[in-house]
Amino acid sequence: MSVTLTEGAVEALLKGSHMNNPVLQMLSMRQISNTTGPTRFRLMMSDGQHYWSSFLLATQLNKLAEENLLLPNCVCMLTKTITNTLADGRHVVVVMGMDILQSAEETGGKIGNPTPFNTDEKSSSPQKFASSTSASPSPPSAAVPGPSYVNNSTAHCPPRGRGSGFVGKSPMQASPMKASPSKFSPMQASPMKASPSKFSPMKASPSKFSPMKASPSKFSPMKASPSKFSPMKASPSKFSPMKASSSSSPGSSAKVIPIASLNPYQSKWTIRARVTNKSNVRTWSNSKGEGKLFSFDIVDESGEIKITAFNKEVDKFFSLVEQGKVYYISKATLKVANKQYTTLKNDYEMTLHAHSSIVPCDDSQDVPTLHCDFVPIAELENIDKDSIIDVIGVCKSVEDVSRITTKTSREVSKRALNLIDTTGKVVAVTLWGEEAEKFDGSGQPVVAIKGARLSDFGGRSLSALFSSTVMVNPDIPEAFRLRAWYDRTGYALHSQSLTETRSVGSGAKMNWKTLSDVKNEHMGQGEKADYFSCVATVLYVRKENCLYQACPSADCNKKVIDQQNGLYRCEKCNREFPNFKYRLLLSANLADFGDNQWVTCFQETAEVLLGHSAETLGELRDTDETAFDEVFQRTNFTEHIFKNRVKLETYNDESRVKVTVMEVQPIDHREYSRRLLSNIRKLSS
DNA sequence: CCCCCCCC
Repeated sequence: MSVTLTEGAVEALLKGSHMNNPVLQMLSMRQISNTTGPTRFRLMMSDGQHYWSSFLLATQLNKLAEENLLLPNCVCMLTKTITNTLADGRHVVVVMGMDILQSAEETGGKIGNPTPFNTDEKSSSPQKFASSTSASPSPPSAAVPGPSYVNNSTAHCPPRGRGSGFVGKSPMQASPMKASPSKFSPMQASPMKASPSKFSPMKASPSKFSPMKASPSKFSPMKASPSKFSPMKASPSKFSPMKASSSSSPGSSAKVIPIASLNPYQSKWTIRARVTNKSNVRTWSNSKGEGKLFSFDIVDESGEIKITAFNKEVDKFFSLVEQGKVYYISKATLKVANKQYTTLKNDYEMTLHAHSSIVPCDDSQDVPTLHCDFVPIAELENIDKDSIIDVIGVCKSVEDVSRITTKTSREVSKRALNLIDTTGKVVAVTLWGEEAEKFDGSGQPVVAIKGARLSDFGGRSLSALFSSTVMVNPDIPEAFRLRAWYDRTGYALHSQSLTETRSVGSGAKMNWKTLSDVKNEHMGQGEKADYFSCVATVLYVRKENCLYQACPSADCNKKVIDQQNGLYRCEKCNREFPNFKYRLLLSANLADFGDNQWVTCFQETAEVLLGHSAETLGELRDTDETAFDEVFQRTNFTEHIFKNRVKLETYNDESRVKVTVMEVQPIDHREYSRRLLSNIRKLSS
């Protein structure tokens, strides 16, 4: 087996040029002594031609060294790096991601005969990696200073306004300043390259949220309903030089960089981002001390990050930081995020300190509002419990708010909403606290939730967390699409909820019987009807006479008489109509392991069983008989939970038990297993 | 430096 080192990689990395996963050999490694913080490892890396010793292993990769995987002579692919220039001009390459391609043992020794890289050599090959520097007349980082610019943004940047079409992309690409992409491109800055799925603004194409068209002041301060969003119109390459240079941080010469490129190894930076979620001030008291804090999430075109302020910084920044607004932020401490607690897609989080700066930015139209990856509701069935997901749906119905007491004796308000999307599935989402109290479900709004937690209660349900952002009628394409879909067809859908309601899910009201039980126990032969539930297979659905022409008036389902003159007569309404509606009255033969039974399904249950509306079926029967037949063929041999009414009926001295299906539910195998398990536990305890 | 995320 052979590996090839990437010749020229040492030079390219030192210059900060973009390299696509260069392969280098690690020649030696030493531990840097430091009194505070984690151990640091410094590496000497070779590309076969040159070597250089100022490679610094990011602490999250320390385990590679500590577990003796990273040993002298091993060959590594550097998947994430960032080049920093120290005050004295020396370069340091921080290695933030690497794969060991070949162990030290396998490699056996030094590859090639590398010489120390001589920084003077760079002038001898200006073309080689110079695309990033040769054409750049002035350092793009020399951002236009001063807050005055920011405040005059509208006057200076009219093309960015609404109605200017898709101006974002091409002018930026055509910009002469583009010649120095390496200074700004999030790709170059590297985390994006290594994990595009996490950071790429392109990725979430159906859910790109985007430039705010409204002024931040229109943004609701309540996190439950920042109501102004607008479709993305600018290009994803927000951090082009043009953008960056025109977005200077007031009073700072540090360049505006994308959030995705932030890391603990750079200190001079400014980001420009929108607050998407701001917490209240909270106090804590534990063995380590006590204090107060608040945190907020921010987002820009490249990604998102959580920022926490403690104690004095709470006093300083709490009222300044507002939900939905955009700020320049600089001089905060980056640390590795504790994945246990964070739901944001960033390996790092930020802590404010005494010198941190947060300055409001008024020119914020192009800063996106949120990064969401909406999961279709039907998909939730296939996602693991406890996953944090983004969801959007029409709030089909809503519970009243109620107060509950937690296990720790705290009182809290809760309210459940039922969201439906175009998959036709419904899921219950619980809101808590103030969000539950203030939620207004009137008018069946579209509700989007970023960062809801999936629970397996009732099968599948969702819960809003402190870190969730709940948006009511967000101004985004997904919401418009859902609104249109719901108002046209969705509202009428006989939808199925992933969250089982008490009636089926808990088994509390269920009177489970086999079909032979029903007969043996003479069910339905008393004064009143009996009800039972069964799991059964449809042996046969009778397509003949399953549809009838019914009175078109809303509350009358009486069969009409075709007058053969284009009019239909309803005896009950004593009226003639020019039209009728189709209704279903379906006979089905159900079977379980021991018996079978003819049952009747009326409109609603028949529609669920056949999977089509009566209207569709009527039309199919009249236009496409094959397709009509197929609906019935497909229904045969399907298995469901049937909730039934059974009653003895007598006509002309002849009595027989009639079974009517009241409800058809899919068999939820997850719920079924859960019930089995809980029964087993009860038996064994 | 926190890390609460609840109930049926």
